[in-house]
Amino acid sequence: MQQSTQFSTRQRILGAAEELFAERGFAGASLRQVTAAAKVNLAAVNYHFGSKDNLIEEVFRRRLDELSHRRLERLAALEAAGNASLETVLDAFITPALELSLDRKGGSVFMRVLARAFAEHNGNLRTFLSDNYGYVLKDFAAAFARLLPQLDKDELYWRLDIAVGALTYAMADFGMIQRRSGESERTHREQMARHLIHFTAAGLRA
Amino acid sequence: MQQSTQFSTRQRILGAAEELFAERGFAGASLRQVTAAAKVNLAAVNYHFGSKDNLIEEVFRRRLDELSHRRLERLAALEAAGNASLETVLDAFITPALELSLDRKGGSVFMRVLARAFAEHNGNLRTFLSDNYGYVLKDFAAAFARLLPQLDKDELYWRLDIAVGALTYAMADFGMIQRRSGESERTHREQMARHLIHFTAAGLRA
DNA sequence: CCTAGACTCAAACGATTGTTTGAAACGCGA
DNA sequence: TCGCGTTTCAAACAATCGTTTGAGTCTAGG
Repeated sequence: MQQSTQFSTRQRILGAAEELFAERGFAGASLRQVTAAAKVNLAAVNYHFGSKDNLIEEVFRRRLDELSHRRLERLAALEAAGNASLETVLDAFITPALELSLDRKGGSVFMRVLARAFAEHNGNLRTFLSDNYGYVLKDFAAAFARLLPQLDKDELYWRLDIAVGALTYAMADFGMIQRRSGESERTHREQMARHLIHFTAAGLRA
Repeated sequence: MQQSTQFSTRQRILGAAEELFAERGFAGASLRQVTAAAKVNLAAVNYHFGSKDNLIEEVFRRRLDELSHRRLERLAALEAAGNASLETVLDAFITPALELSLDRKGGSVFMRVLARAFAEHNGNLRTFLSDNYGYVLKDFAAAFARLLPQLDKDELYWRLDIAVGALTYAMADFGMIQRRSGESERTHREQMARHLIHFTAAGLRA
C-alpha cells in the first residue's frame, strides 16, 4: 500500500491542497491547480485519495489527529497536576495550534482552512469534523464547566460558543492586524495567543 | 435605467445569490443555480450586473450601505447624549446587524455571507469591503480608544481584532448552539446579542 | 533476470462553468 | 397605433471542472 517514494506524491498533494484551500476555498481551488502546485500528475489525486471530497477530509485528518491528541494531552496533564484554571485550560487548547502553525513555512495555513470549514454550515464537512473530532470540544467544555460552576448550562454554552468563535477567527489570522515590520511571524503569533487567552478568559469569567 | 418591473428581476437575483453564497460560498454557487432559484433567465445576471464578481459586490452593497449608516447613527447618538460605554457602543454595532437578520425570512443569511468574505484573505473582495466600509470600523475603534484610555495603541488593536472576530463569527451563527425547540428565531438571536455584548465588553476591559 | 504490483503519465470523458449573442417580447410616450 | 429603448429568452461560446482510462515506468521479491 505504501512505499518509500509515496511520501513524496501523497504528502505534496496534501500540502499544496492545504495552501490552495486556505487561499481560494474548497470549491475555488481546482484539482488541476493543486496538482500543478504539487508538481504531480492530475490523476494522482484520484489514485491516492479517490476523490476531491476525500482529499479534503484527508487534509483535515493529517493535522487534526495530532492536534487533538496534543490538546487533550495538555488538558489531562493540567488536571492531573491540579492546576487547571481558565488561563491554563485555554493555553492547553491554543498552544498546540500555535505550535502547529509555527513549524510550517506558510504559518497559519491550516488554521485558515479550518476556519473555512466552519463556514460550510450544512455539509458533509461539518458532519465529518463533528463526528471525528467533536469529542475534543466536549472534553474541554467539561473542563470549563468544572471551572465555572456558578454558570448554568445555558449560560456556559453561550459563552463557550462565543469563545470558540473568537479562537477560530483569531487563529486563522482573519483580522486586520498586520505584523509589524521587523517583528517575526513567531513573535506576532505568540503575542496573539497571549492576548487571546487574556481576552477569552475575561469573557468567560464575566 | 430602472423601471417598475426592474424591482423584480434585480432584487430576486440579489436575494437568491445571497442565500446561495451563504450556503455554498462564492465559488461554490454557480450563476445557473442562482438564476434558477431566482426564477429568472441565466443571462439576466450579466445584463443587470455585468459579471459574477460585480454581483457579489452588489450583494454586499445592498446590505452594508444601510447597515453602516445605522451603526454610525447609533454611535453618534450615543456620543451626543454623552452615555457612551463599552456596552452601549457594542450595542450600537450589534443591534443594527441583529435587526437586519431578523427582518428577513432566512434569518442570519447575510451575516453568513459577510463571514465568508473574511475568509477570502487576499482578493478583490477584502479590498472592496475595506475600501468602502472600513471607515465604520475606524470610527468604532476611535470610540473604543476613548473609552479605554489606559490601553496603549497596540494593546487596543489586539483586543479589537479579537472582538471583531467574536462578533463576526457569532453573528454568522457558525457555532454549535442549536436553537431550543419552542424558542423563536427572534428570541434566540436576541439572547445571542446580549451574551455577545457581555462577553466582548469583559474581554475588552480585562 | 523476470515478473507482479505500485505508481505515473498523457489523453480523453461528459458535465458544468461564466459569458456572449441576436432575436423575441415588453411597455411606455408620441 | 406606431416606434423605440428596456428587458427577457433560448442557444451557443470557449474554457474549465472532477473523474476515468489504458498504456507506460519503476522497483522490490523470488
